[in-house]
Amino acid sequence: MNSQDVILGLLMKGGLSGYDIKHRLESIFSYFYNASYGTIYPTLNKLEKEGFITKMSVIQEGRPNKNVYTITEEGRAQFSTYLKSPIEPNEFKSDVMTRMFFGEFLEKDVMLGMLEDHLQKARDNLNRLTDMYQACMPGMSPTQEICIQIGISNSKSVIETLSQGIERLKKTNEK
Amino acid sequence: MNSQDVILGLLMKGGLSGYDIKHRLESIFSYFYNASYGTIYPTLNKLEKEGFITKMSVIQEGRPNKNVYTITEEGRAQFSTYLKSPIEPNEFKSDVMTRMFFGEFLEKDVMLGMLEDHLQKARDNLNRLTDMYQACMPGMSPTQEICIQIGISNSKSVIETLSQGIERLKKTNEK
DNA sequence: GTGGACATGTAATCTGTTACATGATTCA
DNA sequence: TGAATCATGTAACAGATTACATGTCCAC
Repeated sequence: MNSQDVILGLLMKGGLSGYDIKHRLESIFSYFYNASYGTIYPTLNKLEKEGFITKMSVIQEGRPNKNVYTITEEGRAQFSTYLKSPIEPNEFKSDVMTRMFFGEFLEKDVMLGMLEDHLQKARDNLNRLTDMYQACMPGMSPTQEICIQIGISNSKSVIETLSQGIERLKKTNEK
Repeated sequence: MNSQDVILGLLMKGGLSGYDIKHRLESIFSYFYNASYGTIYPTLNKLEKEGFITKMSVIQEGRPNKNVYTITEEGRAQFSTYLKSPIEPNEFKSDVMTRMFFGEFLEKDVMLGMLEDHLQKARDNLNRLTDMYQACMPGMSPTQEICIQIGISNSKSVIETLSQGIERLKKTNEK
C-alpha cells in the first residue's frame, strides 16, 4: 500500500484536487494513513502520465483555480489490483513507547510529565474520533464503521491502561 | 526517533552485536519499533565512526566470530540528548484498515475472509505479547510494564471490536 | 496591508527496505 | 550433504518528508 493506492481509492467516488485529497487524509483517514503535499502532487502527476487519472482545470470564483482529477477505467482496474494484492502487515512506530521502554534512564518526574502529556493527547484523539463518528455515522459503509470503532476502542484502551500506569508510577515515587 | 537512538538505548545496559540487536528488536520491541540488518549494520558503523560506540571482535567457539559494540560516554550523552528531545507523534500505517475504509469496492466474502485473517493475526499477536509479559515480568521496569500492558490491551480491543464487526457484516450478508 | 484559507509545485534530503553476497558451524 | 542458526555486510531502490517557492482571494 502506498500513496498511489490511497489516492486512487479516494478518487473512486468522484473527482478531487490535491488540496481536497490532503484534507480527506487529515480528517477521516489520519488514524491509519497520511501523506504530505510533497507526496500528493507528484503522485497525481505520475498517475496522470500513466493514464490512471485525468486532469481538469476548474475556474473558481472567489478562490484560486484548481486541478480536479478524475479516475479512468484503467485507474479503476489498477485500484482493483491493489485491493486483491496480498495484505501488508501494519506498521507502528512509537517514540513515546520507546521512551517508556528506556524509562529507567530518565528521571521519574520527567517521565511522568511525558506520560501525562501523552495521556492528554490520547484523550484529545478519542474526542476527535468520537466526534467524527457522530458526524459521519449515517453515510458510512459497514466496514468504514468497523474501522473507526477500532480506532475508538484502541484510544480508550490506551487511556485506561496509561492512567492506571501513571497512578502506579506515582505511588512508587512516594517511597 | 530513529535507529541510532534505539541502538544506543539497547547498548546502555551492555555490549551487543548487530545480530543480538536484531533479535532484541524482534522480541521485546517489535510492537513499537523494528529495523532490518540493512539498517542495523550501517548504523553501527556510523556510530563507531562518530565515537558513540566502540567495536570489539569476539572469537567464539562453535560459532562464527562476532563484533560486540559497547557504548562510550559520548554515546551515553547522545542517548540522553535523545531522551530529552521533543517527543515525536506515533506513526501508524495500516493496509488492512485502508482496505476496510474502501470496503464497498470489494466483494463481501473477500472482505470477510480478509477480516477473519486479520482477526487471527491479532489473536496470535495477543498470545505472543502475553507470553512475553509472563516471561519478562519479574525483570521489567515499571514503564516497560506499562508499555507491554498497552500493547496487550490494544490487541484485546482490536480483537473484540473486529469480532463484533465481522458478526454484523455476516448478518448484512444474509439479507 | 496583513493574516489566513485556498491552491500547486519542486529540490534536497532522509531513512529505511530488499535483494544480494558471503561465510562459519552444527546437527540430522 | 543439506538445512538451520549464527554472523556481517553492501548496493540499488523506494518512499516519503521538509523546506522552499509561488500565487490567489477574502475579510478585518
